Amino acid sequence: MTGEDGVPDDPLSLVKRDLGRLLSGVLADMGVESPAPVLEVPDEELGDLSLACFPFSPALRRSPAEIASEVARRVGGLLEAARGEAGGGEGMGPAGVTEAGRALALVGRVEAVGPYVNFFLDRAGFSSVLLDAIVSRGPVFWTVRPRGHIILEHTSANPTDRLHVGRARNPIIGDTLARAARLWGYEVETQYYVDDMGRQAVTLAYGQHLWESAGEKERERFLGPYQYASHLIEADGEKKKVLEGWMKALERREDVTVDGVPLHEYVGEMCRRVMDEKIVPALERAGIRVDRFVYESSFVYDGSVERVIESLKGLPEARQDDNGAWYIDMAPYGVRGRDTRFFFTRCDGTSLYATRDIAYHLWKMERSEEVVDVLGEDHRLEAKQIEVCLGLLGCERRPRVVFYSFVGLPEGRMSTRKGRVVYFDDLLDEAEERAYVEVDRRRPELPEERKREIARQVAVGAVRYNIVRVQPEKKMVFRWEDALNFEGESAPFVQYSHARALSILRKAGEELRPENASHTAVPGISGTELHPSEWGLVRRLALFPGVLEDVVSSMRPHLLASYGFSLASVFNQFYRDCPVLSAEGGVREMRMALVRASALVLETVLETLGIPAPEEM
RNA sequence: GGACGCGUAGCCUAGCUAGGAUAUGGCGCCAGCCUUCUAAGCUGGAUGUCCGGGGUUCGAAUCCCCGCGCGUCCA
Repeated sequence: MTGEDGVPDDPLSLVKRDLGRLLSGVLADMGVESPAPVLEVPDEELGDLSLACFPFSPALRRSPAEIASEVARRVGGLLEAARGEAGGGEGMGPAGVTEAGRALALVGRVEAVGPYVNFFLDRAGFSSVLLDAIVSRGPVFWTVRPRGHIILEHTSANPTDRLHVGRARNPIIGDTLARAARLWGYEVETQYYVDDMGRQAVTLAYGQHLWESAGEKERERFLGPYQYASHLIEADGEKKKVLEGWMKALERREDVTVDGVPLHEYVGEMCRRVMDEKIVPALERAGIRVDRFVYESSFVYDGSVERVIESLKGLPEARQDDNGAWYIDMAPYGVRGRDTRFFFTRCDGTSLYATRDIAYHLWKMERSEEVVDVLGEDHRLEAKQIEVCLGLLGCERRPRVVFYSFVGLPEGRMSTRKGRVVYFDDLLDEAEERAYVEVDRRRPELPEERKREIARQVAVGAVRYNIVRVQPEKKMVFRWEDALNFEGESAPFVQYSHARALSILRKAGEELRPENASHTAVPGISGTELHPSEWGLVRRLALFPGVLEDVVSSMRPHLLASYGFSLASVFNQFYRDCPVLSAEGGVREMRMALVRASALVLETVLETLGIPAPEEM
């Protein structure tokens, strides 16, 4: 059940909610109506939740330290009362905490330290409630509520050739966000916008046309039709004119045929072929499935681009250049530069890329409650232009845009033309080979097929993790040694912890699949039995819902990567300090629950990052 | 020229939207830990003008202003 204020009902959120209300009351009694108290999660040795009292100092005209001690004193008394009502917090299941105020029984101790009020959870009581929630409800140990429909566009790379590592950042960010949003309750449709009308698409098609009649020697010199055409156009003015002719014909929808096929069909077919043969397979290898491919030309052929142009022309802001091209001056909307005009038609009246993108965005807006775009930083201006135009056209909503910076190579920007490029599928190949060497070294006894499978899982994980772990807007320099790092802050580190957890469950004779597991109640835990490493792990597990919410609401996928790493890290410490199988009685049961809960959450985090979670490695 | 983004130890990076307790981790480096659930692991150590300078504040990596560097864009 989700709280009436929309707060998820996982144990930590409930404690925060109830403690927050209690604090508001206490502060009101002391004479503070605002600001509202903000509870933070501090460093572990300081406490489990804390309140900084600086903000209340001006209203009360007392020092923060004085306020902190008074708050601590008052709250301490109230908590004692709450504990009494809850019967000492023993034997309370998740349902018990859901009732308003009951979660307060899980707060064990309050302490003022200088200007801070630090709260310590009742470790045994909280652990028991949390583990019971995870083991009985699964890794999604809060009530998911439907949050609406999102169309999330990602990748949308020009269909000219294989994806290179620079562009690969896009699908990895986009797919992770899509998975996270789904877990948080959104219905998500991912879309890839295929530019089959632009210069690159026409160049590709023209290249294919020439390729058919090219000699053996010619073909050997070039990577493919696109590179072949690019080269010829640069060298041969006549060919360049032909290409320009094709582009005009395509935009004006003229009745032209190539090799007996209408031009737009020919170009579309070439794009589709590149998508099917080069781009989709690479995405699939990395665990990325796109729900829908939307072809740019469809908005031209269904007339919606024309309608956008007519609407824009009708705006009081629309102007016409001497040559006949239409534009809107973006200067009033904060655009600065050499030329602040946004042209939405050429001089011959045909549309431009951004014009068609406006039609696409209107289409997306009609079909969803939220639109998210993952775009390269080169699209910043265009995104701004689209946003302004959507507003002028009376559309109230705006796309949520996640920009990412390019991935460079140590020797400079990636450039297909200069041959300075690393392809995404080559990276996956290389990662797989390296991973195989590692698997073979550690687990020589495994069957060949199994070793290959684990190597594939490790490789995909390592590549995805390495890219998603960095904040999208930061530029990255691609280095093989980082991309293929299997130690420290990396996917294999997290996968390894997960495999260790499963290994314990396996040896204990438990079913690995959570749906088959016996849901034995988590035994009551007495305070003295909790090892600091056990508590560290419980505390980290409890943070998961908050992290997921943060990832989705702020569209920052890297937070999930660092959470996964931190969870794996505390699990490894627990693994070192607390033997599970050799423990006895209630301690063993509690540790088994902790292992199971960790395995479930680690698996879920990995899955949300699109990283496979092998059962052994 | 202008706008936007980024700048945190030798390298990479968290924290910045909502300013607070000794700035988070990783790689690399140094010293240790496998008769006990997988050492892709764990423990300890060394390493910082948080790009520079002003300002606001009791308090600034975080907010504001001015610079510098890198990146991206301006039919």
